[in-house]
Amino acid sequence: MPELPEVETVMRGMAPMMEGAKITFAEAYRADLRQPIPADLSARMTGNVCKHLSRRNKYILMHFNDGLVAIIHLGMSGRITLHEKIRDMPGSLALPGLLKHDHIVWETDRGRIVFNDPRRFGLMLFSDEDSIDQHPLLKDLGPEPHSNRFDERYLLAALSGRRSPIKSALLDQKVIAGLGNIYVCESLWRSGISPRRLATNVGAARISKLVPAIRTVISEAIAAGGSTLKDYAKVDGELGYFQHQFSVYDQEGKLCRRDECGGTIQRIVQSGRSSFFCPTCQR
DNA sequence: ACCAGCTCCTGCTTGC
DNA sequence: TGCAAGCAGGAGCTGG
Repeated sequence: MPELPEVETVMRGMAPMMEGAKITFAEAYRADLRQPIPADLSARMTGNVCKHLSRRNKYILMHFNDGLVAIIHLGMSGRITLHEKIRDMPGSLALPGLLKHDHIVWETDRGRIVFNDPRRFGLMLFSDEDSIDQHPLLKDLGPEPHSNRFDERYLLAALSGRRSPIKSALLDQKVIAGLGNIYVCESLWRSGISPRRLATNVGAARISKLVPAIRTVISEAIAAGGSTLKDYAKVDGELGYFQHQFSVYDQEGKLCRRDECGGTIQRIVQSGRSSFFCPTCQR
């Protein structure tokens, strides 16, 4: 599923239940996802108190009182759902059993959190608060779209010399963190840049449109609760609805929405991934 | 040092 | 209706 807006939505949805909650039960029901699930998951998490949650790139970070940090990535199909404990129900939680592809379960005094991932491209690892920035998965990431580090000067420098199409460059999490196929397509449409243009040839004038376009797309998608195509849902099962605001993604054959453009949205394949764009107004 | 392509996995959609 | 091929939001690895 998930690009930055979806992961941010999931993290925000988890926070009210998780922050300040004591883990009373933690169990993995398979040995690995993309990477092995820590064998000491239950030992290190049970009894631990979650201080707060944060997000870096497409990773959700669970910070615990004792300095433990759990890193969660949802891959393509990962989904986290919350199941609130029913009040006045003594003893164990009154909740249904596990569903297919429920891989990790946490329980707190407030309810149950379940990580479900059919395609198993997700991951869950442990790190430490002291060295979290140096974790191999995090240390080389580019800036967050809304951070001060991400501006026109930075992006121009990051793209200069890159001979790959701008589409591919923006998918590189070392250039900018958090974008995936959907929001790259949308950002390029908003800034009038062809996905086929070589990154190094985007130039300052187009960069000055691209940077705010990326910020706006991401903000609007977060405000809409992310985009639901197939797998993605918020932690309460509700769907995101940014997919109704797509200008180009999955809009092949439709009329370009830009005023007075008149072009037709095309789909091409770039490095094995679909790119959607308007050949008339994206140059 | 790039960069395009392949790969992991399941399941939904499409086309014959 | 049934079946197989194609495709999917990610990203690490390989080999050119």
